[in-house]
Amino acid sequence: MIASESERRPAPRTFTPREEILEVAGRLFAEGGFAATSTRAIALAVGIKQASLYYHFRGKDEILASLLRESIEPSLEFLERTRASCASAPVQLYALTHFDTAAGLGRFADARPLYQLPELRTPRFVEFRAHRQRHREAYRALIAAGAQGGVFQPSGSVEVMTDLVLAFAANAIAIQGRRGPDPAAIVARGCLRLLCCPTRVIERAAAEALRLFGTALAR
Amino acid sequence: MIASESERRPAPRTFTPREEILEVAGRLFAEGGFAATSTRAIALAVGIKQASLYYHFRGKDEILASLLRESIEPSLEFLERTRASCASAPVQLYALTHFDTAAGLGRFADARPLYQLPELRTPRFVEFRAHRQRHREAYRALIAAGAQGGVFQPSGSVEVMTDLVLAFAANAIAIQGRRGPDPAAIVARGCLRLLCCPTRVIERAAAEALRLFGTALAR
DNA sequence: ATTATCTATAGATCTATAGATAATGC
DNA sequence: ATTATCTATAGATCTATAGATAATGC
Repeated sequence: MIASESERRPAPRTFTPREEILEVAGRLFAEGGFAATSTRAIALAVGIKQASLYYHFRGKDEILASLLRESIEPSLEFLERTRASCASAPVQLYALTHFDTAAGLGRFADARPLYQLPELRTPRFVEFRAHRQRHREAYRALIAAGAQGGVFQPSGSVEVMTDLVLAFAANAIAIQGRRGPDPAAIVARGCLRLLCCPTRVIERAAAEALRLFGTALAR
Repeated sequence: MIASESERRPAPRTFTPREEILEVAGRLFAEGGFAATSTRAIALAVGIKQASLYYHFRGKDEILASLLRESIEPSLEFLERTRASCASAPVQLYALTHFDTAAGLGRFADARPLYQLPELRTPRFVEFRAHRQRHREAYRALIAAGAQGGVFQPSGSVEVMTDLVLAFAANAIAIQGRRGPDPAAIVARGCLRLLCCPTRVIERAAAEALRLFGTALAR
C-alpha cells in the first residue's frame, strides 16, 4: 500500500534546496524588487547562510534568470499547443490569455511581477527578453489575423493593440486575491473585448477554448 | 518688445536645480528602478557631485516622494473637475482615463512607471498610497454607478473591474512611442470596452468628454 | 567521495554628514 | 548674508570567494 502510493506519486513532493531558494527568492524579488532584495535576505528566509546560496547558483543574477526561465517555459509550451490546434484567432487568443493569467494567479503567481522588474532591460537578461519577444509575436499574429478576418475591429493599429493586450494580461495580477468567479476568464474575455470582438463571438470562443484546452486552463 | 514677451511668458523656462534633479531622477528611477539607481548616478547625470543632492533633498527617499507627489497632483485636481461636472459615468470615466493616460504619455511620461516600483509598498510612501486610494475610489464609484444604471455590463464584480481598469490604464505606457492616432483616446475607449459599454455610448462619451474638458485632454 | 553547508573576509559599493569654498545679491 | 556647490569620509551595507567542516551514500 505504501509502496504502491510511492509508485504513483513521483515523490512525496519534497523540495530540493535549489527549488526552495527559487521559491523564496521569487517571492522576495516580486515583493521588494531585485536590487533591493539582498542575498542575505534570501538566505535568511530560506534558513541557510548567505554564502551557501553560491553553492547552488553562480550569483544573484542567476537566481533571477533561472526563475524567469522556469516560469516562462510552460507559457511557451502552451503557445505551441494552441498554434497546433489551428483554432480561430479568438479561440487561440482566449486560450492564451486565460492560460497566461491563470499561470500568473496560480502556481507561478509569485513570478508574474518579476516580468516588470526594471532589471530585465539589462544585457544580462537578453535571453528572457527574446522569449518574451516570441510570446509577443504570437499575440501579434493572432490579433493581425483576427483583424484581417474582421472578427476583431481594433480601434488602433495591430502593434498598438498587441501592446495593450499584453499590458492588460500582464497586469491581471492586480486582481489577485479578489473573490468572485474565475479571474482568468474575466481577463481573457477582457482582452477580446478590447479588440471589439462581438459578445456572441467571445462567448463561443470561451466555450471552444475550454473544450479544446480544458485541462490546461483549469486550475 | 522683449519686455512684453517676458511679461507674457512666466519665465524663459529655466529649470531650478531642484527641478532638474527631479527630472533626471525620475527618468533614472523609471528606467532602472529605485534601489538600483544610486545617488551618485543621479548626480552624475545632473552634472553635480553626489553630496550636492543633499542640499536640495533630505535623502534619496525624498526625491522619489517629491516626484510622486508632484506627478499625481494634476491627476487629483482633474478628478475634482470631472466630479464637479456631474457628467454621466461613461463621460467622466472617459475623461479620467484619457487625462491620466495623456499625462502618462506627456510631460510626466517618465513618472508613470514609478507607480509600479516595489518600493512604494514601503511604509515611507504611505502618503502616496493614500492618494492612489482616493484615485481608485473615484474610479470605483464611477464604475459602480455605470453598472447600476446598466450602461456598463461588466463581466466581473465592481471591485475586480476597478482593478482591471486601473491596471489597464496604468500600463498604457506600453504603447508609448508608437506612431498612430492619439494613444490616450485608444486607452480611454479600451477602458469603456472592458466594461462592455456599447460602441455608440462610447463614441458619444468620447465626444462629450472632449467638449467638456477639451483643453485639459489635448496634449 | 560527494554533497551541502558553514565561518571569515576581501573589495566594492552606497547613503548621508561635516565642514570648506565659491558665487550671488543686498 | 544667502545660496549652492565642493572635498573628504564615516559607517553601513552588499556580493562573491576561499577554505574548513559536517552529513550522506557507496
